[in-house]
Amino acid sequence: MQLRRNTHPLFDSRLNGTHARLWNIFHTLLESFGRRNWWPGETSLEIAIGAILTQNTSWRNVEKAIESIKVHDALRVDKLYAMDNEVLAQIIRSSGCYNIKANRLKALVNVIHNEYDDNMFELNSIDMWRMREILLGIAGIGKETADSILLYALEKPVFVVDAYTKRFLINHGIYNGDNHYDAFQRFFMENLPHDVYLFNEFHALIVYLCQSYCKKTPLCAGCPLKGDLK
DNA sequence: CACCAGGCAAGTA
DNA sequence: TACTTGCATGGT
Repeated sequence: MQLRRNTHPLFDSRLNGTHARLWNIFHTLLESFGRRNWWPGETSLEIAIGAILTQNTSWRNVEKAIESIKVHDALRVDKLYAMDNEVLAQIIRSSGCYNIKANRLKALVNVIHNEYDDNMFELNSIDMWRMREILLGIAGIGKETADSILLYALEKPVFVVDAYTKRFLINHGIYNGDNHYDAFQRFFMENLPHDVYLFNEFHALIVYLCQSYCKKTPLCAGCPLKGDLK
């Protein structure tokens, strides 16, 4: 779908200023950086695995681990289910914290195998907030990982919050509410249309912005948002 | 050499 | 409730 600036049917100029401000920031980022094409990964299972492996870990190290899983022909629920945790840990070694992450991958795979017929995308048919509770019930899946799986693997319209998102909002003086995950998430979801593409692209653009410009100082040289900020 | 990276869970006060 | 710590590789 297209999200044109101020002419899209989901944009409602009668809504509050925060809505318009976020909408304009999104378009400034999109026009500055272009589409990010998230999430890299060919299947919902690969995306979910990446979401767990990238916990506190650079994506470059995760790519190596996923490639290693592919080399072992193990990017399948049945193969992972049958694999010993110690073997899996060595395969994903490059992603760091590999013993913990092997257990976390197995915890996810066990649920898919035992309750969803080895079919990861089967979870797409479940109600979003109920699915979120199921994911949060799996050991090693917290809010950010659960929401990343919901949005990028299962194509559900939930906003993903991470350390970049908080830094972005606070550094630019956009948000001054509670410093809790759910509060940041509500800030986006109460002020934007619930759209999978919009939430996908917006989160990816925030990550790109922070990795490129918004590191330590509030307004870094080259930040494309200066014109949209107070 | 230190510090960080697309977190989470368990422990402490 | 609000911090702190372990997990651990690989890049800067």
